[in-house]
Amino acid sequence: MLVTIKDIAKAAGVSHTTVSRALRGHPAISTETTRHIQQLAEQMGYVPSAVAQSLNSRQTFTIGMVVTTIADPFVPLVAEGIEKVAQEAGYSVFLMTSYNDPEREMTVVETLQRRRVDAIIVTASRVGSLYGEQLERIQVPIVLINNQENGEFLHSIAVDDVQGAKLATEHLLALGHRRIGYVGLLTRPKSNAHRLLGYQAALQKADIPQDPNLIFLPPPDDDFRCGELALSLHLKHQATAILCYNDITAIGLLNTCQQNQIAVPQALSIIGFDDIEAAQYVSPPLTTFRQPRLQMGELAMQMILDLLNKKSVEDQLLPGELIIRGSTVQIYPEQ
Amino acid sequence: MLVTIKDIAKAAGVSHTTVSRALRGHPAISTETTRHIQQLAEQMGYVPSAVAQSLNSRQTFTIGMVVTTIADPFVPLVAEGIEKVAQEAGYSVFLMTSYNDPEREMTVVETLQRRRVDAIIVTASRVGSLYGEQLERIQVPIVLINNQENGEFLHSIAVDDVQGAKLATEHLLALGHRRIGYVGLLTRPKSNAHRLLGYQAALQKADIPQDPNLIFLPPPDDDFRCGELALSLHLKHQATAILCYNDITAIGLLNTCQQNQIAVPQALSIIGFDDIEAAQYVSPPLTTFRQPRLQMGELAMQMILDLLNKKSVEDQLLPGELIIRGSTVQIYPEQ
DNA sequence: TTGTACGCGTTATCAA
DNA sequence: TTGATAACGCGTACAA
Repeated sequence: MLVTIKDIAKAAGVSHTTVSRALRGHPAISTETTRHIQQLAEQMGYVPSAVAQSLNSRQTFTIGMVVTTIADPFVPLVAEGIEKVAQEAGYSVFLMTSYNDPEREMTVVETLQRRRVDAIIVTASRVGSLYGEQLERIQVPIVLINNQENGEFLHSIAVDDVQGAKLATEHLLALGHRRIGYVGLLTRPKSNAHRLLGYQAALQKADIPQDPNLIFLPPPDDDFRCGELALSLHLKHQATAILCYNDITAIGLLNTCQQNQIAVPQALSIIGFDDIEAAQYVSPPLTTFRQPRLQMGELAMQMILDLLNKKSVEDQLLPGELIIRGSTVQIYPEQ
Repeated sequence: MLVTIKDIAKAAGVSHTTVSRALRGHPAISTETTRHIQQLAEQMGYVPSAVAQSLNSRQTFTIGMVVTTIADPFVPLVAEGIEKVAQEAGYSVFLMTSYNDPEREMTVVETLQRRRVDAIIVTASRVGSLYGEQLERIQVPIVLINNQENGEFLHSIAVDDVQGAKLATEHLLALGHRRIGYVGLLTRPKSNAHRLLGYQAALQKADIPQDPNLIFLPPPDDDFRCGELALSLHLKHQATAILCYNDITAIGLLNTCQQNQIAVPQALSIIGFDDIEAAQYVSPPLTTFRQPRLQMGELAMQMILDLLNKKSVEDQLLPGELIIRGSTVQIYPEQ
């Protein structure tokens, strides 16, 4: 059996109360007995039970980190940021996977509540209205990453999608492109709308008339396939550059280009979004809008800590950074 | 305040014992009161406290998943497998990051113990002797992924490194290569030794004399840089094919080749290990030895469940699969 | 069929 | 300076 404070009390010939105090350096206990008891605890291999402490204090010092899947290339670095800050603050992180499956989502919410987590961070999920409501019912602070939503307990850390798409589009414009395509993703309606907005804003500012043919919203499929389908923007509608919803889509497009002997970036410039690891490894390396994923995780957890300490917090819209690599280039004059 | 069984008891005019029983469908409680109480619990939004249950039963239904960093491309899919099986079995997963830092490792072990996790899975860590000892002290089942080690509580799921390297080398031999290099990684002494063994076994079987110059163990650095350095095997020692410790190393080598105008695979065949996501996206796509990462996670968690149910388990050495893509090719006759 | 009493390991209150 | 007692929320032996 595991050693408890009672065991130590027996061994020391004092009450378990004294042990509890001594171990936490309570000033009322004499230096001598404190030292003695701490030494004894060490010897006996005592480790306090967080379970008992939690029951007593109604705080578990745990948080729930909900992701659609940890295998999504966007997620791991965010998770690392969360876990790091949590660990330093004495919190532990439950990893919960929802798979964007309503049934699983309900299970997750229920589990979070049973576990009595002190707070929740939701990453890269579409938080539907029902799901969000269920989450709020738990009555603990919730931070949404890249998913603004309103509610008493809901807060958010998000990257500025509009700015990102605008920056990317302006980069293409500066390179002389005029027929710029956009490939969206219907599975992410909110971010998609924002990025589309940024794209359109940049075009408008440059007085480029918008061509609906250059906006492509592939039927829901995996992100990579969506990129493959987007080639039609180039083949059928003469796009000389394409802004993709995310890097996976961009890489999907890139691969299709290679299979079809379309030179990137000479014949077609491609730009992604996110800056996942793979973006730097493909060839040509992908120009993309970087989301500060590690920082987003850190900030989210920091926000949780502030909320738990009753500090006031404000939703954050973070800037990202355009990373220019080899997949975009000055348009060729003859085109 | 949260609803407890006592609240329900008061509302129903029965004892909390009856409530406890009714909620779990205890046969001794009349169908009528059971129904009534369950309905009441539902209405009042009752969710049992896992904390209290854990204290009572000395089981938390949690496991600790220890990784060096979740951002390692090898880890996420393993984690997904673990979490999935855990979730289905009613277990929750603590994500704990050790960063291969001895100090953090101690913190992690201490936290695991305080949290009273029922079991532990350690992924992609070098489990040093001290660390392993500390882990065993917790006295709960431990499954090591890709890291065999001996001990009363230690079990393992691992991929057959020897077979993997052998398969990869044989593939190169079958393509006509005779000067085949190996790039190892000193930060992973055990796997490295095994893969080197497989490589050597294949050469020996083919009666190729071994050239120590073709075995390169770069000074500890990040995996990608190690790959960059490995180019010397080709430039200085005329390797026509190189087997890399892992995909990151292989991709590092691939990139350096591109920068140095060395055509892959025409001038140099490259083969990786792991089959991380990026492997399929680089160009040429990487030939590599696939580790069944999702399955490894699932099996690890399944093994934990078996151990917790006192079933006997056996360490598993899993086969992997050679994935032939574009980075390896028949050697050119003129070479 | 239901209720009483106790214990899980810890902390807090009050008294000595 | 220390100890007895209760409480956190739940499950279980035993009694009714």
